[in-house]
Amino acid sequence: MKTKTLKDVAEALNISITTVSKALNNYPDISAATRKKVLDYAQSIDFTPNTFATSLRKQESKIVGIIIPKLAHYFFSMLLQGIIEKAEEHNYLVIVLKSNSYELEKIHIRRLLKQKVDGVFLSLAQDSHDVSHLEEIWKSGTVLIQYDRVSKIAKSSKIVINDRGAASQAVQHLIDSGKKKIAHLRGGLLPQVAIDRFIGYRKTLEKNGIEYQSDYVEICEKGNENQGYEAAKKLWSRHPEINGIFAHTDMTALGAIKFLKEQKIRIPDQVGVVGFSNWNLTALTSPSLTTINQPGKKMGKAIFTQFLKDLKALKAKENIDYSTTVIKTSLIKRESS
Amino acid sequence: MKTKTLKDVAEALNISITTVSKALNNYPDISAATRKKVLDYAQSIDFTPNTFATSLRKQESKIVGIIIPKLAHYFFSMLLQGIIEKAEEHNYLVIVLKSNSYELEKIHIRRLLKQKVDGVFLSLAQDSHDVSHLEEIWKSGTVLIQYDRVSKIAKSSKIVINDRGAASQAVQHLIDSGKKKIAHLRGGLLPQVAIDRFIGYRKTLEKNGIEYQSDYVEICEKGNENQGYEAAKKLWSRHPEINGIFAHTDMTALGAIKFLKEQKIRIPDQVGVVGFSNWNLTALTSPSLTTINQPGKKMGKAIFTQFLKDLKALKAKENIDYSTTVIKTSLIKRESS
DNA sequence: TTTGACAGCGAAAACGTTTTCGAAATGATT
DNA sequence: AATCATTTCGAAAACGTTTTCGCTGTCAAA
Repeated sequence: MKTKTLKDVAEALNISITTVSKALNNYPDISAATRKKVLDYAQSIDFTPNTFATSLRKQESKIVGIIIPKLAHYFFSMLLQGIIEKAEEHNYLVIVLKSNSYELEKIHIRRLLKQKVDGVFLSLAQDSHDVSHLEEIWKSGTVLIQYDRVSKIAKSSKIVINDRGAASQAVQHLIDSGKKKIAHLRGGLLPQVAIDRFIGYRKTLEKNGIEYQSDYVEICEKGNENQGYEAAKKLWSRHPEINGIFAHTDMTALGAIKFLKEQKIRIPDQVGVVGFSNWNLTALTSPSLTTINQPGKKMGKAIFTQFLKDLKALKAKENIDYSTTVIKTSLIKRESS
Repeated sequence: MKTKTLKDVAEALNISITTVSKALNNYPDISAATRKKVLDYAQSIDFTPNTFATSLRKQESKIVGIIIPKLAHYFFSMLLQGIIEKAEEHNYLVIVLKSNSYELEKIHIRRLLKQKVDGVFLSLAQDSHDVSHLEEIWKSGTVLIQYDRVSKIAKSSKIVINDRGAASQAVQHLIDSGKKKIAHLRGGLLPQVAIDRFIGYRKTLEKNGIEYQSDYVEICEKGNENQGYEAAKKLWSRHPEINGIFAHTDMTALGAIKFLKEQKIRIPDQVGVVGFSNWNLTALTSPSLTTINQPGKKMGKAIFTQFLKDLKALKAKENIDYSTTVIKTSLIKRESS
């Protein structure tokens, strides 16, 4: 089946290719009569302009690319869904790439720029130490939106949650329920989110007159269940007096809970546990998990909306005033605290 | 920043555009010396051919599109990840669209064909009753791969799991552990997977000399937790003698378990429960869930591999012999049975 | 010396659009 | 009748590749 072209339409109607193109693109110098004729015929033979040709000529693709750290992760899945839904509304397509390393991140960005996507949405990898690779993006006239793990120094709009405030809320909740010896399972040393959650933890302790002890903190860089389990094990060997845990992900929290259950430690009486993210099944674990709800879908939509705004400014050659949008989180109290 | 073109390279080296292009594409009629010169220079100015121009000329995009029913779903996330990883290896990009309705499915396919993707990967929507929209795909010379929820009549390669066998294994396991009165929470009436799982359930009962009772079956079309809860409630009001449940998804299984726990029914002593899919957190629920492991990532990789194969055949104008690949599942025994 | 083979290169067409610019036709104004 | 403005259209260039085909020049064989 040969694909239809402008030429086909033009020949059938005995007019020029130019006129057909103009009619389809609502140029003002085409009479209403011819316009209708063209539109009708184009419709009838199901003509749509070849995207490659259009893109080549217009130098834009109507495609955006997202680089996502994890796919099988409730928060990121929902975020992706938000972006895709919003993109659909505006007739954009979404290319998805996965990366959790600095090196891969660079390669992916190259690939996306080569594909001439109109926008790149990026959450930095754990080990992304510099941001020179981000410069290439706006140098090439592409819109960059950072989300979740952002770099404060890189020039772009950002969509984040208030990690510090959320952590603070989680810890305050533990304190309010009578726990004073609170451990923290934190993320790596580089990511801003891990830093912020840690600061929220520490400040909240101090605000409540509780002395911060570095010995109460374990690093769980990967944020998975196993690391949570091991971290809890280590903590208990040193400090069996701990009666609260604030974990930086739900998975580490569940790992810690697994250890506690094995040790016949009662949750939440002896130890209260709070996670972070609100995975869809955390309501069904036993005990069900108290956690911070991170509204992924909302965040995804915000990312795309911000992209449209920045793209418009870029096209109008205006100065983009990079904004930072903070998405509200909330504490969900369940059985583990 | 102006983008580099073949012309730039040609002028700098005082050779023709043709020669540059040929050198970059390993044509045999270019001397080793010139080839090296071109490659070196192209590398030095970081030249990569414009994708739009290449696509326009070659009529292929090096992009594939996947239409996926759900994103925040462990199995589908892993499947997507498998596809993306494999695609990356072969320098393809992946456009992701979400659809769980017939209408949306049609629109998405149109959109992908317009974008001239080289392949479309599709799992049919719940309510997709006819497959005429699939014909458009291969009419346009695009490779179609069906996965998970496939149509037996539509022409394309298919990647599926052995739903019938897996269901049979699950039910046999319940029977072997002494349960004879086994209910089934099934999916909708249309999807082939739901039909197959149901058949597996029924045949296994009969094979074991247990009479099939239509009254033991409840439809949970959406496959979510809530439907599982409600279905269990209905079943128990009619048949408190039931001592086994085979659910067509993990979520419905967990919903049913929630109801059973509320009724103080002991699991698995009084009632054994088996789910389907192996969500990543089902090992951490209480009781942890016995389920069928559906290897999503493996399936994703198989999808892409099959795509490459069919694409090659299509390009060579060979007859494609559509194949059906069955991915092996396995039963994971945990506390709920 | 002629012929042929072959290696190495380039001109030009093609892919299908969009957009600039000018031409033609019509009607209105002096 | 001459000029001007306006409406409607089309020719042609441009976007950046890939690929066909033919053109040179060289060298070996006859």
